[in-house]
Amino acid sequence: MQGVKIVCRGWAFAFSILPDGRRQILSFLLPGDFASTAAVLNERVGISLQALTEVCYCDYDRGDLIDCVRSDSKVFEKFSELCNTERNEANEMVTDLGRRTANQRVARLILALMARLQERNQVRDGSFEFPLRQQHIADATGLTPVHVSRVFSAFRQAGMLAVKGRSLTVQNEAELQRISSER
Amino acid sequence: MQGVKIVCRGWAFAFSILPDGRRQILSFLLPGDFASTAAVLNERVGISLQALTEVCYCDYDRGDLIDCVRSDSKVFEKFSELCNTERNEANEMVTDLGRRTANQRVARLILALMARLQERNQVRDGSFEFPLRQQHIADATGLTPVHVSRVFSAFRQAGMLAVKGRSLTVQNEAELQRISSER
DNA sequence: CGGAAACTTGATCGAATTCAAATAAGGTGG
DNA sequence: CCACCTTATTTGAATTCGATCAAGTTTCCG
Repeated sequence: MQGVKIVCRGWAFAFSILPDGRRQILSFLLPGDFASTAAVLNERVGISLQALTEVCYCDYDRGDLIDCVRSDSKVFEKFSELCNTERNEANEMVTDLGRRTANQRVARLILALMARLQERNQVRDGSFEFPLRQQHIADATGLTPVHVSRVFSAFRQAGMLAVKGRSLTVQNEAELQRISSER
Repeated sequence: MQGVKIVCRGWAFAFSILPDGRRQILSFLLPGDFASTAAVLNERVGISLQALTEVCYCDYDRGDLIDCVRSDSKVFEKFSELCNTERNEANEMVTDLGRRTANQRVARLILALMARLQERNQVRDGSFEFPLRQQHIADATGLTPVHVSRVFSAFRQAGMLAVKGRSLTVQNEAELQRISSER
């Protein structure tokens, strides 16, 4: 029987795949994330997972986790919080894809990832590990890789961010924020 | 303290609102639906609810529900299933908005609603109550009302569906299915 | 050094938006 | 039941954002 996985180190992502082979990335998994909270509650999930970097994960027995969640109210509370966060992220994603421009989607993705890494103390002077290829960004934002390249070029040229190897530096967070939330 | 609501009769929808006032509909609530399972787990949810028709709902105490979910393993199982369904729907929505055309999004929305109503035995010969304005469809599919009108016109003209008053009839489900899943 | 994958850039195309106006549908008070 | 008013829907024309197509470049590695 399949257990529930929690990422300890490295990046991964969850995605769904379309009949024609294109894919939609549903979420990125950073160290400490459940490989979907849904996996705890239900054995079968209709999505696929893929590693972005070398990943180290822990594998727990689903039954044990459920017992743990049900018996300890502190754990239940924490787990609920986690579900809620995931849910909010999904809602944010729907709103981004439904109602925001390419620039906004890319800006928001970068800021969201930075915020999550910040919580994990993995950002130094606006710089953080960034193992995504532009294809991944395209699949997460519902754009084409070509257009992602153009957006990145524009952001770079405007001095908002810089990419070097597998690391990204946000040079002008305020401006990215502004773009994210302009109407 | 705010309780958890379950729709007994009528339609409602959950949505988020953008700084400029546009909105993104996140889900439709049909009779029997929780007003978001998330509301059970966490008191605060960052989304708004609005009724589409006259709605009748039951209001439960959150603490009671949590106790019930935690103490009874059958209930826990059912609740987990519900969370999972919601989650899958959100994922489907992300995929639709990120990767599918206007025609596909509209076709899929109609089919998804029909399927949910079918489970509730509220479809007769392809016809069912349909209280949505085109604005709602637009807000759910990330389109403009104008474009929704065009898509509907095309579907109607192709004999796939018919709208009369607050009721919709799917006349050619197979064709809608085909459009939904064409590459 | 060579080859493959990733990224960039330009030109063109197309789906959906925007703007604007006309028509239809619904609901209300007389 | 009808005239009137408001809210929805339809339709057309012009525009725009992002996609697609097609070469280049760069980067990364063995």
